Amino acid sequence: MEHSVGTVIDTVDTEEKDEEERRDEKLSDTEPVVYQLVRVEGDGRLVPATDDEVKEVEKLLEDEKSELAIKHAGGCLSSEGFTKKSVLEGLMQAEDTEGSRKLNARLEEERLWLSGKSFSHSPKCVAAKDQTSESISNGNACLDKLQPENTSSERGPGTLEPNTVCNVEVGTAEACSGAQNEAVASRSSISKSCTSSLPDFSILRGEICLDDFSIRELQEAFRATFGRETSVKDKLWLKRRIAMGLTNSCHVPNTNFIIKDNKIILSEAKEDPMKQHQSEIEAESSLSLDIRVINITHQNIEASLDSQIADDNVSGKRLRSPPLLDDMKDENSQMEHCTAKRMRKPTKRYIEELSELESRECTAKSYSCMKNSGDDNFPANVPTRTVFYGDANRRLISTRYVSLGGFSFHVPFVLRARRGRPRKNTVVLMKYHPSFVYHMEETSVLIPARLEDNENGSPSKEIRSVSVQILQPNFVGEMGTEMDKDALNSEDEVNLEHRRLDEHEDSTHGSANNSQQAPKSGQRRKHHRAWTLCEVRKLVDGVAKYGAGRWSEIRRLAFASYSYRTSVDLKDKWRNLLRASLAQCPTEKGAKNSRKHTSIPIPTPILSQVRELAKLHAQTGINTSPRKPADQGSKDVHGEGSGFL
DNA sequence: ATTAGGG
DNA sequence: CCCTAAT
Repeated sequence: MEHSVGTVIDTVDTEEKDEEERRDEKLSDTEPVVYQLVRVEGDGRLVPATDDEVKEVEKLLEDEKSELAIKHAGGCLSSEGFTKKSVLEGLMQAEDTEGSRKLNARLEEERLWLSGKSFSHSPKCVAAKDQTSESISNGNACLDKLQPENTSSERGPGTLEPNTVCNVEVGTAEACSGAQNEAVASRSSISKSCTSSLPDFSILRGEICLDDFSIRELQEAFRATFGRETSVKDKLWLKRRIAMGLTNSCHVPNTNFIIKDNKIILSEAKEDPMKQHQSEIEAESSLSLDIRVINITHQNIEASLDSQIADDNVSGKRLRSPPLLDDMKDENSQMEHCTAKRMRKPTKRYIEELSELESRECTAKSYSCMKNSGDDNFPANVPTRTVFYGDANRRLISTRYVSLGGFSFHVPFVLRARRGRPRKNTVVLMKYHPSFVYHMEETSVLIPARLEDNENGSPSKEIRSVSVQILQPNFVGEMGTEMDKDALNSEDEVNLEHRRLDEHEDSTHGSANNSQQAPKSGQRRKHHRAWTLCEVRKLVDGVAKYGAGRWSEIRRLAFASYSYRTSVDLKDKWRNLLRASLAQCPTEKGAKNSRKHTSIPIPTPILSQVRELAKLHAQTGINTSPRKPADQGSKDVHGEGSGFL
C-alpha cells in the first residue's frame, strides 16, 4: 500500500521499456488476437510482462498446445522475391518516411476506435473483415483462436498467485468467425483497418523470407513493422512477430516460412531437424498463442486494472488497453471498483459541504479525503489492500476519511457533520469531570457528528459506548438522580439512551469544534433537533421547579444529560410551548390529543401544565423572581395538569 | 455569562 | 434555531 507508489514507479522504470514494447506491439501491430501477458505482482498489480517473459510463457504454452496439428505444413515457396537488403530498405523507407507518421495516425485511429462503441456498423469494420478474410481462410486460425476462450472458461475462478507469470487475456480472438463480442469485433476491425492503412506492410508485400535475416536485421524489420524497437534477440520470436505484423495474423509458425502477400507460407526446413521440430512446436503454440485467462478475483482485477491504467497514464504511450481490459475496467470501475473510487472521490461534494459548514468556524481546516492512497494520481498505488480496505469500510460504515487540522479520521459518510457549537454542557461536564471533558474533546474530533435524526443511528458502537462512558460519570455525578427518575418515569428508557447518544455526539462534536476551530465564530446552525416528549416534560418540570427564566439553572440541573440543549434552547422551547398551550387552550380543553400537524404532538396535559405554569409565573413573576426550587411541590401538583392555584 | 426577544 | 441587545 504505502510503498505501492514507489514500487510501481520503480517497476515501471525498470521494465518500462520492455513493457512498452510488449504492449505497443500488442496494440500497434495488427495482430488480431491481442493478449496481454502480464505478471502479477505481489500486491496484485498486473505488470506487463517483458518480451522475455512473453517468450517464456510461450514456451510453456507449447506443451499444452503441442497436440495441435500444424496446419501450415505446406511447402515453402521460394524466397526469391525479396532480398534482405531490399526488404530492409523497404522497411526503413517506410519507417523513415511516412512510417512514423502513419504509425501515429494509426494509433490515433485506434484510439478513436476504442473510444467508439460501434464497430460492426462501421464501414471500416467491414472493410477490415474483407481484408482479413483471406488470411482467415488461409489458416484455420479461427478455430485456434476460439480455443483460448474455452480454455479460459475451463479454468474457472481461481486466485492469481503473486509473482507468477501468466497470460491475461487482454483482447479476444480475432473476429474470424464473427466476433464473439463486440469488443472482439471492434478490436479486430481496428486492427484490420489499421493494417490496411499501413504502408509498412504494403511495402513488404511480396515474398519475404525472414530466415535469412540476422537478429539485428530482424530487429530492424521489427522496428519497421511495429514502429518501435525491441530488445528481443530471439530470432524466432522476432520472425514470428514480424510475420504476425505483416500478415496481420497470429497464426505464425516458428518454422521457416516466407511471407507472401501478407500470407505466411511455410518453407521447407532448412535447419537441422531438431531445431525445426522445435520451431514447429513453437509455431503450434504460437498459433493461438496465448491466451490464458487469468482468473482473478474481482479485487485483483480491480487492483490490477487500476495499476494498469496508472501505467497507461504514466507512460502515456499506451493509448489503450485491449478491449477486454477496457471493458473490464469500465465495468469494474462502474461497479465494485467504483467503490474504491467512490471512496476516494466521493468526498468532494461532501467536503464542500463540510467546509461550508465548518468554514465559518474554522477557516483553516483542510479537508482532504485520504481515501485510499491517491488512486487518482497514482493508480499504481491502488493496491488491492487499499482498495479493499476502503471498500470494506465503505460498505460497513460508509465512512470516509477526513482530515481536520492535521487529524484524519473516519467520518460516517452518510452522516452529516453536525456543527453543534460547544455547548455549555460541555462546560458543565468539564466542571465535574475535567478529564472527561478533555477526553471528549479529542474524541469528538474523531467523531464529527451524526445526524440528529439518527437516533440510534449507527455510526459506530464504539463511539456510542465511549460517549456513554463519558457521559455516565457526569450524569451520575450531577443530576443522576433526577435524570434517572425522569427517564424511568417516562417512556423513555429509549429516549434516555438517545439523549445520551445525542449528548455524546454533541459533546464530542462541540468539543471537536472547540479544539480545532475558532471556538465562537458562527457555527453552522445546530442541526435541528426535535424536542422529545421527554425533554419537554423535563423542561416543564424544570420550569415548575426553578421557575421560568432560570434557564441556565434548568438546563444545568434538568438537562445535564442533554448536552445539546442550551439555556437558550430551553427558553425558546418554553416560549413555543407557551404559545402552543395558549393557542390550544381556548379551542380545546377537552380535546386531548390534539396533535397538530406539527411534528411533535405535545400531549395536552403537558400543554395545560405549561399554561398553568405560565399563569403562575405571570402572577409571581411580577412580584419577584419566579419561584425557587422551593416550589417543587407545585410541580407534582401540576404534573397532572390539574388546576393549580 | 445569562436572559429576553425578534427573526 | 440563530442573533443580538440588555443585563
